[in-house]
Amino acid sequence: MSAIEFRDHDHAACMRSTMQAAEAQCAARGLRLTPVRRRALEILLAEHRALGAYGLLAHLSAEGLGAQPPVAYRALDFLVKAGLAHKIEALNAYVGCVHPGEDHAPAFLICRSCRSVAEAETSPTKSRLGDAARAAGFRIERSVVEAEGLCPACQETGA
Amino acid sequence: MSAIEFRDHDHAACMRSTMQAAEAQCAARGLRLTPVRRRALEILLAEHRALGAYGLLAHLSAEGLGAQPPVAYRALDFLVKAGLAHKIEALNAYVGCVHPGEDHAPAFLICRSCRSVAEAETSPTKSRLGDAARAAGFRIERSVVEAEGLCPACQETGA
DNA sequence: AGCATCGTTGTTATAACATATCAATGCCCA
DNA sequence: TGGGCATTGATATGTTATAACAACGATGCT
Repeated sequence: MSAIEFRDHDHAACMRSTMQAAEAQCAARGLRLTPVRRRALEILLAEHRALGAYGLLAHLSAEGLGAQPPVAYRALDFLVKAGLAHKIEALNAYVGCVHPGEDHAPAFLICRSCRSVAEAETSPTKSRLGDAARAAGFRIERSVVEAEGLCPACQETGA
Repeated sequence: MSAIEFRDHDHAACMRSTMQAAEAQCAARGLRLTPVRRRALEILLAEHRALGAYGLLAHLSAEGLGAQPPVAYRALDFLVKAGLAHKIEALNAYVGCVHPGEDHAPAFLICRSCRSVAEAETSPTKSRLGDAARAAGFRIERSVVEAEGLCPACQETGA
């Protein structure tokens, strides 16, 4: 629960529309959003913050959807590859993507206290890192941009 | 071995000068660069690419400097906190810092093939992510900026 | 319908990364 | 010379992730 994109919003509506977008994506691209994968995405979106693979697994297994690590990791691999979820490298954890479909190079603001995550866009090629890469002849394939700190809510509560 | 900052350079001289800088840093700040810590830093610098904690441990234990994981993790903690090494979150691995002393917000170019790492500077507050953070009222404490791809050498060899 | 194919799921086992805890040592300084 | 504190040694365990293979199931072809 807690702050999504660090502001209040209609959680249920947000989840519904994101799930619809995810289904549309999968349909359009011939990907199979199977029950486990679908439920995994719902769990991530409902949580709306970084959740570890084993945390996800706990939810899934409580619902009889598989009890072993590979179940969770496979679902996460699928979702990440499909652009429906992202891995937060700094936490070894995962978040559902709130605007799937866009071809992203996402950047994240991660609250170290409540683990809520906000997603922004980057353009790796335009940054100073992009300049450095060009100068060095380095070809960027994937970028990880994550900022850790305190979200507004946790700043207030002095966490 | 292999590409440092993706170009040839005098490895031995580079290591020597970096070690001197590290010692100066520690002396100036009252930090103790003990044998294990010193050797750990030398190993990271000699490697000049991302090395896992257990990879470092293998080197250390081969030299009789401790055989258990905490040895490596403690040395790494010290080096990272002192700004003498950095953790590459995308690889769960570590690199020696080639220009210690500067108060950094480092960014990395990481070759997925040879794991060599080049270090650049960022200014988190100036990026688009910084804009997003300000807009959201988020307070950034630490940033992780990593780009994975292929270094010039590995592009040539078709890796 | 029969059946080949391929992606997905179930399951076991293990690899890789990381930390908690407590005892022992050694350094600094009053 | 002894108290305090950082460091090291050692055992155990926790957490994250993947390899490998068998079984299932949907799809498409004839």
